[in-house]
Order: sequence, then C-alpha cells, then structure tokens
Amino acid sequence: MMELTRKGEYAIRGIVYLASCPPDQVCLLSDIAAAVNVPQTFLAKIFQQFSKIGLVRSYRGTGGGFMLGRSPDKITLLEVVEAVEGPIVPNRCVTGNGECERSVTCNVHPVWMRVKHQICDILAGVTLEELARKQ
Amino acid sequence: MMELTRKGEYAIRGIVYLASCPPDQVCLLSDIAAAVNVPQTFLAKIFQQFSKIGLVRSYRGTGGGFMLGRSPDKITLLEVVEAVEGPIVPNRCVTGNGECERSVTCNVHPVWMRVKHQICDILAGVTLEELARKQ
DNA sequence: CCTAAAAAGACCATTTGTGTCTTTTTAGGG
DNA sequence: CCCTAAAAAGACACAAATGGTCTTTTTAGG
Repeated sequence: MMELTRKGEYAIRGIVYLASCPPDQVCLLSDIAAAVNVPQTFLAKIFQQFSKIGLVRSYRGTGGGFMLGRSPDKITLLEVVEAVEGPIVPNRCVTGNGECERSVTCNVHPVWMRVKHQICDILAGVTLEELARKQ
Repeated sequence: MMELTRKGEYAIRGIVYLASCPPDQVCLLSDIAAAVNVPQTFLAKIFQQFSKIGLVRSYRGTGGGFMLGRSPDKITLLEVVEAVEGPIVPNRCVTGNGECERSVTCNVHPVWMRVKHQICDILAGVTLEELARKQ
C-alpha cells in the first residue's frame, strides 16, 4: 500500500532529469523520455499537467521542448508528487471534506494525521536540486 | 495518494470493535458489521484473512463468531494495515525484489526509505488497546 | 509555406477495488 | 441423528483507476 503509481515514478524521473540539465536549456521531450526510460506519449501528458501549474515551462514548434519552471532548489519533491498524484491523504478521514462522521470519536484519526504530516515533512524537505546532484 | 482502501478502513473499524469487547466474548459477524457500519459479506472476507494469520479467532456453527486472536495491547495498527493492504511500500524501488536497476544511483531512493520507516514507526507504535479505549 | 514540436482530446485494455451470491463445512442443541 | 445457526470458500459482477496509444490541432522558426 501507500504506493506511488507509474505515473508518479515517471514524473519524478522526468523532472529530475530536467533539473540536472543546465539552466535555460530547452530539452526535447523525446530526449528526456529516452534518457529516463519512460514512454514518450505518457510523459507528454504528465508534463502538460506540470506546465499548467508552472512546474515546467513548455515551448512549442521547432526548437521547442521543456525546461523547469523555477530554479531546482525552489521545487520540492512534495510539490511534484502532489501535482501528479494529488494531495497526500492516507485516509478519507483526514481529507477534511466532512466525509467522516466518526472523526470526533475516532481514535485512529489522529494517527493518520501524524502519518500525513510526517510524509509531507520529509517530501517537502527534499528539493530537485538535491535529487539531481551527482553523487 | 497514499490512501487506505475501503477494505483497509473496514478492517480497522471491525477489529477495533472486537478490541473494545470484553475479552473472551465471541462476537457475531452480523453484530460487528452493523455496529461499525460495514457490509457484512465484505467484512466476512476480511476477517477470514485475519483468521488465517491468527489476528482473530473464528468459531463456526451455533454460537459462533469472532474474537481477537491476541490481547489488544499485543496487536499493532501496523500489523492490521499490512495484513489487509500488504506491506508499506511507498515506491517500487524499496520493495527490495531487485526491480529497480536505478537504485544505486537514484537519489530519490533514500527518501522513500525514510518515508517508509516513518510510517511503519508511527503505525507500529499504536495498539488496538489504545484505539479501542474510550476517550 | 513547411516542418518540428508540444497541446488536446478521444480511445482502449488491464488491473484493482468493492462488493454479492451460492454452496459447503462446522458445531451445538434437542 | 437431525436441524439450525454460523463461518469458510469460491465464483461472479460491476465500476473505477491505471497505464497507456493514436489522431488531430496549434504554435513557432526558418
């Protein structure tokens, strides 16, 4: 359980690759897809989403491609993951949209809150710059 | 993402209810299902699984039903969740079955390891006894 | 214009989730 | 020894999510 989907994996691979490129270099989708071993059309979908929220910038036409929307040390892993997988919500109880009438008396509720916050803290503490840095 | 399924939710509700019953009381499946508001046939499936690994004990025939397999302070939330949802694995990389040829060079890998351990630590620190305790 | 590239949207197959239904086994009580 | 109440087991079914592909459209450079 608690598993990232392929989409999530591919997204991370793709955007980390972008982060590892020289700043201001426009990368071809086909190059990125080949480099990180992800189906190109699938990665296209993912990057289109990212582009809408400014995580990456896209350029159309000849010489087009993708680059990061911001400097890699300003993008956290949490942002990337949530952009592609939706918010980190271990349990329906903690979504906060009133779905759970048991939340008042439910002892499990605070446990999931702790889980959620721990995950978010960890992911928010990692930037693309760190992930792209060569070992 | 990272979301518990209904099955997981139902399982927790059901087994926490069992934990809140007097020890050695055999509970009717129909009573449990009604009390925690879960489809009876679905809960049956879940408890059958639990019974196989000793998390609950089942009794057939007249006067049959379910009770906890062990004292509630000896059962952790982690056990319950993993029994029903499978192991806590945020990423295929950390499953350890050699699927990820990138793990050596992958900077994301250790992050998911941290996530995994944090979740397990939290869930392992909570027992059914605590969850069943009235506030 | 022509070409290269991303954007957008339709489409589709497979898997997973969320159950139900039926039949079988087991156990207790009269 | 039946009868009944209960769980076990297994087949079935439908919906949603996952993991893509394909085609058409838009955009930009030369």
